[in-house]
Amino acid sequence: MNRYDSTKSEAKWLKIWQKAELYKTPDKPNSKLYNLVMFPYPSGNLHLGHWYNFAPADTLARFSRMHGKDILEPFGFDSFGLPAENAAIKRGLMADEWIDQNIGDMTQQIQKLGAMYDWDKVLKTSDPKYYKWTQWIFLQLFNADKAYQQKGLVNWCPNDKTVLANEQVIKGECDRCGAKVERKNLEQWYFRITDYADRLLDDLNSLQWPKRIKEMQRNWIGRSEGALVNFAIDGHSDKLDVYTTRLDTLFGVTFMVIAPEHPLVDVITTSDHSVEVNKYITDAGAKTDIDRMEAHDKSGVFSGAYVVNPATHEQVPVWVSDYVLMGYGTGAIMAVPAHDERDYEFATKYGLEIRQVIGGGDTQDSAHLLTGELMNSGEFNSLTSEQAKTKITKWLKLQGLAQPRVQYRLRDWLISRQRYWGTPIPIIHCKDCGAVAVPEKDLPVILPLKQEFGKDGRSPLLDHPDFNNVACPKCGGDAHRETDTMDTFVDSSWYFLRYPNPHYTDGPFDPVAVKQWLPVDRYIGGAEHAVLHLLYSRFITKFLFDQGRLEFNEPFINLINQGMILGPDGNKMNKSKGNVINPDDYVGQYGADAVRLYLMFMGPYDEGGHWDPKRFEGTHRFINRVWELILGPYQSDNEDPIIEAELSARLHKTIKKVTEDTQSTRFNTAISALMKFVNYAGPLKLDARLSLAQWQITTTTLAKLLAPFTPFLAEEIWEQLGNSQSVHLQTWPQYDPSLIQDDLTTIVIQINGKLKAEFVINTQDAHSKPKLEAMAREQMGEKLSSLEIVKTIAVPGKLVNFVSR
RNA sequence: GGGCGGGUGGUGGAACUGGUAUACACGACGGACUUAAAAUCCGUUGCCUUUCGGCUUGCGGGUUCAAGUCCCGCCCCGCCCACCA
Repeated sequence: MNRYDSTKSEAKWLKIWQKAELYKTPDKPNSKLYNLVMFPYPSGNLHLGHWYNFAPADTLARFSRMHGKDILEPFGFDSFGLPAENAAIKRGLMADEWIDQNIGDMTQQIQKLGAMYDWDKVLKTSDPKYYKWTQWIFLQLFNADKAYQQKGLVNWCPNDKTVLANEQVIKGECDRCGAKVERKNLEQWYFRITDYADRLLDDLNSLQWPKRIKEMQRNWIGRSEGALVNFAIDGHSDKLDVYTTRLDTLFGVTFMVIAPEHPLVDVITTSDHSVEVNKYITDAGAKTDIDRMEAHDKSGVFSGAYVVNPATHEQVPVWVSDYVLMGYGTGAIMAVPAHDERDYEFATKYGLEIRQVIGGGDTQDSAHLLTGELMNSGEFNSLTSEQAKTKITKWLKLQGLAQPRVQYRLRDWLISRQRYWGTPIPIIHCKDCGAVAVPEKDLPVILPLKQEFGKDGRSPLLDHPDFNNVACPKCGGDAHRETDTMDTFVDSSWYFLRYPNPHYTDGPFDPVAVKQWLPVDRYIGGAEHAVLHLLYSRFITKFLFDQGRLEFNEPFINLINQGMILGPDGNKMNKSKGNVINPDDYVGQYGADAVRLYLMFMGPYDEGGHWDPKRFEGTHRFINRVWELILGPYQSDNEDPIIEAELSARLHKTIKKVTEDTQSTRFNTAISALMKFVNYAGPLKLDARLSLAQWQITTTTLAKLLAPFTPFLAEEIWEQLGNSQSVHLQTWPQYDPSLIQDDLTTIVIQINGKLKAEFVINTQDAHSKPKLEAMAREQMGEKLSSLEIVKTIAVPGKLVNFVSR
């Protein structure tokens, strides 16, 4: 017998499967299951991380298929975005050529995995047939007043030369290139995702998602309940509004702080302070966000203005400081140094009063942050913080000085980008009519493919007269197109709706096919999209639901997060560290099945791990051992029903374990159960005591159990066993509970909880405590008589514990 | 600072509702086969101890007949968020 030749076998089955259309999506699913992975960016080469996402996802799809599910398992490319544009600038190529080349290369690579992807359903977001509908969705938002243009402070990446959404700024740095993000005052396009904040928050409860992802979204949405309070500014008609969640500390307000960008700064600053204040504002404006964060020391200047504390009627000074953020709340705060760390630090530095109004702690060395009983608060003294919050809000409300308010950290989604390679925003700017939607019949607004980049990567769209100069759709007058393109996260916020029928031309998605397949039953991908793609997709789905276009308002019912796959040195794979593993090297030598199996065997799927080439050998050996076991020489001349029964019991236990573990994505233990069984069956087979019938049941069952984990190997074995129909069309084996019952049970004997001995008993007797105790006493014999036994505990089916003094 | 995970042999990791800790795999060591090596196969492998035996799930307490698992207090690591009022 030859050894298993993965290269030959995998190439052979890829051809046969394709020809037989084995993985074609059923047209009319009875019991549907939409099994989806997050589509990749076509960067040019497939990464081991992609495999770690795709391979186990495909195993789950195969597993479900064998359970009778009709599967939709599509694949595609998120093909707009900066790398293509940068490659085009650098190499003088066309962006779309670069993309198509990469898609070709990656498709070849990904096909080797042998996943059940239906290649008739491939889509790419940079295809005009696709982005036509991204534009169409934009227009629906625009018409519903959920897309709008506004001038304001935005995050600007000086390296990528574009604005970024808040979600794309990580610790003050550009998510993509790591450059320090600057603040600019620009007119940009936004989607009103904040209108959906409550629903995005509440509906998380209904989703079967990992806890940590839900928590991340909750934190990102950042709902808080408090009140808006109006402070009268001394000598002005304007009020200074602040947002607070601690109205119970109102009597402790000893100063106010407003952000340098606050519009009232100019109004209230007194002439004797204007020089200082202006200088401070200029300095703050020059700082990047990250500079501001790194300046541990708080700084600020007094504006010269005072407001009146409505509780104490005292005048409190207004300071200007950049520790107050313009983007959250009202851009101004009431400072309570006794009970807020930041205010405490500021007050200490500038010698401002610290007045304690909550008991149960002191404010000698630091702020007292806990809630408690009020003090120094007039008629509200001795109320608890909770009671006081309600009462003080009510009291101020009666005077027209406060309203309860819910505040979110989530901001509207900034979707315009000053880049070329993206979906054009379908808007025409007319000097008379303003921003006008491109009529639906004129979609798509085609992105010109012939590009000449200007100096410094200036977008070709800006210098493209044919694209730029158009007639206003409303008045016919001279107008120009919007030259910004959309954030690529808009492209990916709805792609899963198009997969069921990506060739549909009458709308973004085929309503019939969507009804058949959506929502996504199982979505598998990395945690890096927790507040990006996953939040945006939920928002777009809810919007389309509200528009009556969808019958569900959550796109992904069940989310599975894989962990991160690291290099052999335990670090994140990185070209500069030289620890990048190219899956092709291993696939070529050992086969796709071996790589797939190792990735799943390595450890818990949600924890990831590092690629260890040595350990990888183990799964490769296992594949060879399976081949040898099933197809190696077999003979039987001494059949033994007892041995056969034992084999049968082991087999059914293995079915149970593999089934349950795979269902709950514990692939590593499922595979270890398979290994254990193969280790057990190997020597047994050579014993020659198994009938051919029994052995055939074993081998066919094992081939089926292996099918989702090693699809090529299982198919090859299946054929060698004489079957003509694919193993992947077989039904998953069922275990027989009666066969799993053992006749004998091992009972452990403990003395004071420590293992001393064990004995074997008939299973039906193992549940009788007296019998267990008697057997244990007999077994221990004299050893017990020397001890003073004060208590005996018998646990049915488990153990007997003698407690001695 | 906040949130969420973790801490088990030389290594990756098993252990169901408290009930035989270290499954499975890697590595290491010994052996078989071979002129030799690779591959393969067999055996040993938590630690201490010559034996008897004792000890062991980050540390310290507690509950229990029995704790990796439950409770209290600490230490350490990873990820995410972070001047959010």
